[in-house]
Amino acid sequence: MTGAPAGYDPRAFEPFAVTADLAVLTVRGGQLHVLLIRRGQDPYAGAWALPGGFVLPRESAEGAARRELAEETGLPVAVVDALHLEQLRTYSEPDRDPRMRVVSVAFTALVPDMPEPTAEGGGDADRARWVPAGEARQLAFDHAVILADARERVGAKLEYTCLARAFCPPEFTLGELQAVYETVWGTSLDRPNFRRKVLATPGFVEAVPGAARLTGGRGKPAALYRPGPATALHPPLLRPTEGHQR
Amino acid sequence: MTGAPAGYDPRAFEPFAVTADLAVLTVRGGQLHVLLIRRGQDPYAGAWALPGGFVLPRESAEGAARRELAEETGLPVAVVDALHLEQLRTYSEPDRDPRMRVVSVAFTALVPDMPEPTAEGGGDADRARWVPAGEARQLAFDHAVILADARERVGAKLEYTCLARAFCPPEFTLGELQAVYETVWGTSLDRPNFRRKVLATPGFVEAVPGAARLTGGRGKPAALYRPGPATALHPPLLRPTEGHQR
DNA sequence: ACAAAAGTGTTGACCTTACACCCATGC
DNA sequence: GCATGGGTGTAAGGTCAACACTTTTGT
Repeated sequence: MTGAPAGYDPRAFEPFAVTADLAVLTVRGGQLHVLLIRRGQDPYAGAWALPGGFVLPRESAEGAARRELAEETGLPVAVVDALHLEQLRTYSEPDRDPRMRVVSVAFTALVPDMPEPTAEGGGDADRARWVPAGEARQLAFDHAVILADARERVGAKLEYTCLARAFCPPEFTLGELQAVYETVWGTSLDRPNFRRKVLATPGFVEAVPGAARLTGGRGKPAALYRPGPATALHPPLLRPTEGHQR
Repeated sequence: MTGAPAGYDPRAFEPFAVTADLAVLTVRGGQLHVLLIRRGQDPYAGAWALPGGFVLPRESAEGAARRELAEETGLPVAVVDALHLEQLRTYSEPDRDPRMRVVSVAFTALVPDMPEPTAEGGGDADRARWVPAGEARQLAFDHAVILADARERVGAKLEYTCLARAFCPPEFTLGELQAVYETVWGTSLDRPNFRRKVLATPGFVEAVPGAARLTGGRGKPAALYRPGPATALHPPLLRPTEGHQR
């Protein structure tokens, strides 16, 4: 905190703008999807970009992220406030925005599968779309890098945290939870072993007494579970044979 | 990236300042130490703070962190450039700095034990000191929070990355590496098992052929090792009985 | 000889893996 | 009946924690 520029006169030097950008991820039909916005103005007019926007003078970066997410998806503020939001990393390369110096604090948000955000609420919503994460290339600014970082981080965090629950609705089956792991990791897991590992971790999931749901129309109805109080996974649920031999 | 303030006129709105702050950690005599700077001016004049400073207009946050670290410790730029630097998190609460809106991108740097930075190089160095991390309270701004976050992150990363090597000199003994784990985690580990785990992870460490070093004057000389090419630890090296029962 | 630190061996408990098998539902 | 997805059982093999033991140095 030394070397303050020009004696702290707020207007004496070229200012920085600070934005909050979000990689909103969901699992949909066996594919990881990301929420993208079609840009309406230059730079990158017409290109797809991550949702986000400028941090206001009396707002934290996380506050800005939640506000922008609510504005651009039309989701109720109460829903957005309850979302799992996590700071990913800050992107500060001098030329990442051609207009001016913009530092972006990036967040990841994991949400359960939800309807397409078209014309639901806020004014921006009609330009928002869920896109399979693998098909999201050529994004505006450095957003493709942010998205890649988000995918990597989420994949790693599934191993040693209870994060996978954030992709599921309030009540979910173990099959749905397993599908989250398989989709994010791009692998397939042994169902009996997965089930045992999840149930053996105290506080990961709690059974909903008596409840069951048909999944996909066919097959035995599956028991429903709720998120439990645990946040970490000990021992971790490691991906199978991902380069490392065990 | 919507809602651009006032048509992007750089001087039309209250600007943000962006700083890079560092939690520089080292292991010294069985204790985790952090590099602190005595502040010379208000706010918090006379208080201890993490090293850091404003990001310049043509510089990334990481570039600023390295520059500030070199300035404030007097270390050669080549040494600072080679350091393990990792982005921790960005702190953006509106009132974290009483002067103006300051967003801080925090980094952690892990360094091997080195001499006290007094009067060695740059002009700030005489105000810098290594302080045991447990005794660093009452820091300026929200730096106590940043330091706590850094300690937590480093402790977690030791479990599943090769990060511990960053605390060691270029050639080190397995005893020194084990001391890093024990110091950061505040636990003691079984030496035979630790040794086996480290050696069983390909690329974690490489033996330096023929070399050995006396440690502490007494005892059998220990073989020396270099960092290997691996970056991740599969399987992880979990802390013993940290709340979780196995 | 003794203490101290490095390094090796061994054993039983535990966990993971792989796969066989049964259950409930829709068509 | 048969396909589909949920759920249980089990035996082989691997990993890990604990601790006994040997080696090499300084005093």
